Amino acid sequence: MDQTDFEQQLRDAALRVTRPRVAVLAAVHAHPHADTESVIAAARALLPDVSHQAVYDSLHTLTQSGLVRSIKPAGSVARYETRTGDNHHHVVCRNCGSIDDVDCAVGHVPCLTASDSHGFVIDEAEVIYWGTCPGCSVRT
Amino acid sequence: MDQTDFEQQLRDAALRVTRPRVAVLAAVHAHPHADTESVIAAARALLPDVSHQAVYDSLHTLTQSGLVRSIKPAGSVARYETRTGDNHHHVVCRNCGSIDDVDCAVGHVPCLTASDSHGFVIDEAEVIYWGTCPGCSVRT
DNA sequence: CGAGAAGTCTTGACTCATTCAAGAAAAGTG
DNA sequence: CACTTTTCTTGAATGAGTCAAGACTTCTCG
Repeated sequence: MDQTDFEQQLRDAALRVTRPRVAVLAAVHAHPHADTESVIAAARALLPDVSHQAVYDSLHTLTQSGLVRSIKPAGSVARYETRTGDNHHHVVCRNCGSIDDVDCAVGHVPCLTASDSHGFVIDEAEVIYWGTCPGCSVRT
Repeated sequence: MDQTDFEQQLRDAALRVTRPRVAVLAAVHAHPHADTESVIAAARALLPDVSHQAVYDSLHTLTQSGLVRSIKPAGSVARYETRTGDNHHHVVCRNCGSIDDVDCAVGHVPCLTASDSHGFVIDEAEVIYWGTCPGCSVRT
């Protein structure tokens, strides 16, 4: 995954290839589950003068195009990742807030079937597991 | 469910019985999935001079005691409900933000088993189904 | 290759849900 | 009923995220 790949991803998504977008995409790819502030910092490592606004815009655009996915566990700010489209979920530590990926428990695309959807047309199931991470468990 | 019941619930949870708490509990019970502002409004219908701060405090306390549960779908403010402890989940309309309850799809307490928890000790699985509500589907 | 249109970025101000803090008031205890 | 502790009121502060206007790129097409 180098810069050329990210540019290609943008083109494939019919998005304009701009420096901020490439930097944001690379930043999110390099720091999965990072919050916006971290993404801004990481993006600035590649492109020192990006404005936070450009990063917010890019994140929104990339999210809409499905190149990045955003998650917002309660009590946390928005976080982003580039692993999309594979129906994986997250474990969040109640203590330190760290996040890890988990593949879906019950086979594939499982939770997508609610027992009674009240007439809602469901297109995605988002699962967040709450618990305590290994590090925090030890220091209890 | 009248005022006495709410007071009893507070006592059972070893919480002090105060007017604001009773009002908040009643308000949340009467308006499931209401956001904080609505809860404040509903609580003031019962107790005109509650401060918003008291409502926030009460909601936190009640949440910690398990009498109410808070949910925060991405893009929405905090919402509260009194239906707790039965492992049910939510459908959220991407368009209008309305929320409905759904019982868990795969049997009972299903999603609690992540395939690989990375050493996390999981105590709760929170599922949010995203889709379009009946009303918004029609007006497409 | 160069100009034009459309889409993006920069800058800077602003919103608003939620939190913080200090003193006043009420709840439970004996 | 007085005491201790918890909770509430008031009012200000925080901060992630948004809005807006103008300057600047990117892509397209001649």
